[in-house]
Amino acid sequence: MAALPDDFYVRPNVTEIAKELIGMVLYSNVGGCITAGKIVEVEAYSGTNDKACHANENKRTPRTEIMFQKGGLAYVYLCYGMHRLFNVVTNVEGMADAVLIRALEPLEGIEYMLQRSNKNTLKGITSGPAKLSVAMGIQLRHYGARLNEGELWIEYEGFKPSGIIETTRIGVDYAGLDALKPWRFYEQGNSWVSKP
DNA sequence: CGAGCGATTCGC
DNA sequence: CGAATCGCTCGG
Repeated sequence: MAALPDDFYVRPNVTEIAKELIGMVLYSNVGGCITAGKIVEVEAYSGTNDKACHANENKRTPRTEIMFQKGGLAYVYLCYGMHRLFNVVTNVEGMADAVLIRALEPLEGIEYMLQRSNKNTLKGITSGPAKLSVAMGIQLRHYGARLNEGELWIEYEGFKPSGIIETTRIGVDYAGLDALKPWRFYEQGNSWVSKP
């Protein structure tokens, strides 16, 4: 198996990419520990026509700058002063789109996930964007990291989602009408989804 | 240069 | 339901 090529990320339709990411496998190799999980829940964000996006109206700031780069990079940022959220940058250079990874189904490196999360059981350990970052060892230093060479990457391993549910995104009420966009996607019936 | 505010989580 | 907690963003 190999990491997804840039071509996968460098496409204009962010919701299409988001849906295709369901069932793919996110890998991390941090501190010599390999962990992996199947992506079961994502949300799409767009720099154009989406007030929920940090780069809405193509707003360039030091933080959003990475989203304007060519797809295939990691966008990791600090939320509520304590949580790291992991996104995948998509689209061509100049178009600030990204997909937030919201939940995984643990596959590999379970013992490292438990250790990093300081837990005894897997229950809910990767069900939520901040929690999966802890379990996978994703740090702020991964901001801008390439997703096909380095500590983070995504592979296709043949998993076929039973079905994909489309619904509204979580925690973006401030975005007004854009909060109504059905840009949250998750695998139907998967118990690792954060909020079914 | 300082006030306000989260793409969340956990515990009360 | 409210606190935790701090970098980013914007206004002055």
